[in-house]
Amino acid sequence: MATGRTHRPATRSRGIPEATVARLPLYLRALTALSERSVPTVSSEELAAAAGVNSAKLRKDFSYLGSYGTRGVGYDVEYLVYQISRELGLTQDWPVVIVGIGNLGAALANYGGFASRGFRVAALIDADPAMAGKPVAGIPVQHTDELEKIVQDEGVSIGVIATPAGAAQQVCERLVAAGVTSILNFAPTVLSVPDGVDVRKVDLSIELQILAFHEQRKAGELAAAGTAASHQEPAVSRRSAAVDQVPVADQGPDGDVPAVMPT
Amino acid sequence: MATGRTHRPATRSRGIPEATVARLPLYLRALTALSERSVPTVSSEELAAAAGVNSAKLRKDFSYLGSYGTRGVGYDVEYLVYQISRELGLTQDWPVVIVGIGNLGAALANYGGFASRGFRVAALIDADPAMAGKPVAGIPVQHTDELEKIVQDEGVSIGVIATPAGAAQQVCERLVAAGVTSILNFAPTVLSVPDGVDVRKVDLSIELQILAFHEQRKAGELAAAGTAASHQEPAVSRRSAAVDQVPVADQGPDGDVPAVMPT
DNA sequence: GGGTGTGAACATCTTCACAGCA
DNA sequence: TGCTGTGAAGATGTTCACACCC
Repeated sequence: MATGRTHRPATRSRGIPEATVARLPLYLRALTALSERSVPTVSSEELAAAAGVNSAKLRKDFSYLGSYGTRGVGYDVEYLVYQISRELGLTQDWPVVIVGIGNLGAALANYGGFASRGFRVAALIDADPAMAGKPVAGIPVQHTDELEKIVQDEGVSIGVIATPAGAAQQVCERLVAAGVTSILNFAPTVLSVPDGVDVRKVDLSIELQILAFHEQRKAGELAAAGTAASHQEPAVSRRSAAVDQVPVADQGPDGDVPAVMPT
Repeated sequence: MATGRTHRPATRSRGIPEATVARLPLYLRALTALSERSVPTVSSEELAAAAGVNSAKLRKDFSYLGSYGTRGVGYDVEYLVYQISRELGLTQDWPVVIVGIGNLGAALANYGGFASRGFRVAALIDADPAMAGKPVAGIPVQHTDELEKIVQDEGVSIGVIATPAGAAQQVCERLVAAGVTSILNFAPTVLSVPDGVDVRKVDLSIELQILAFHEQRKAGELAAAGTAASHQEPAVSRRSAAVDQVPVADQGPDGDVPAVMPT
């Protein structure tokens, strides 16, 4: 089945493009800042600048949510904050568990951006018995043995994996079996999950590699244009170039994740 | 040809699509794993599975690099590793500095994925004098005062910002002024940079928010389709749904970033 | 005038399907 | 026969430009 896109949008509001969804948090952040400064309204131009996108894109994005602006005036900040929050599902409480409390897991546990957006760190889980009971960010670390119980008791549907690559798939399977349906994966591995489970991944080194690609390109612009791109002086003067990459952060094609056996 | 009107995007001379560039690190990771298992050749189908994409996409991606495969056989693993590495610019050494050695900065400093791909942590920098000299991941932390000197002496062109949001823009400006032309930003702020400087960003809470959106959608499928989406039982049975988000990780040009106050 | 909302043009990305080569 | 490489179709995303309303 993998029905794919044979879905029927009961109401047309269900057709928000992925690219738009991915930008909503950006708008929300900018709006929250405006809200804290008690700015009552904002134009698409201003908000777009604050969010780092262009205004046409922003207006188009908002048009998918409905008509929340006022022509000639702009958008009501508070109202928009509410609408976007609701659309993203942030008006409800999302208990999350973080598995793998190394440096990264600890950083995530301490990250303030979660709590302020409806995410509550329900538990920290680590395989190391020595960690058990040790508080991180004020929350005692629990042993992996408790994973299933925690997920079920707390009604956790979102799990964060910050384990080493080797442990990620197994942790993922246990999370899913216990009821988790969304996973944020920091381990450098492709996770295979059943249909209906969302995976997003963040790979720190991938981002750096993309930067390196463009960096190399900038340097290459000065000399070689063909194939010989082997040497480059790091201290090259900065050349102008359009800045506009975008992508990455995908996982899970839509139907067929085979038995991957990664690192 | 070019684009006779507005300014020309970065996708020029060499013409590898951004989406493809963003996947090259994925392929590289999968290939490296195969290489370590001494697998000599691999088909597009197998490699695609290991990288978590579909084979048509992979073949198309590789076609932009050149014809490195053999019909009826597949791709030579070692050769592909080399070609992709070269394309990404990973055959050279990239000294990077990490600014902001909190939990996250420490996690980055310890992250093994860097060194193995040509990235060398040239220095760790923090504004806290108490951190100065303290070793993290075997590297002594240096004070922000040294920033310019370090960047110049080491020929650093890639900087990683892991400071609180409030400090990010200033750090960014100092990095750029000192010669950095690529920045990986973990602070939840839009950085404004001059032309020619690349910024990629990773926002942990954004990824979670995107997951929350889809999570809410799954739950909503069961009952309400209209506006009332306030209550939901977290322990909903998993329903099948198309899993296929994608994007995010852009950072626009546009200057003018208001004084965003972090969380 | 000012600024939203949006159809239509354009650009990019993905998938299909098959020609062509080992 | 098996699998790559790729033109062409299709889907998604972005930008333009202007109607329309405050």
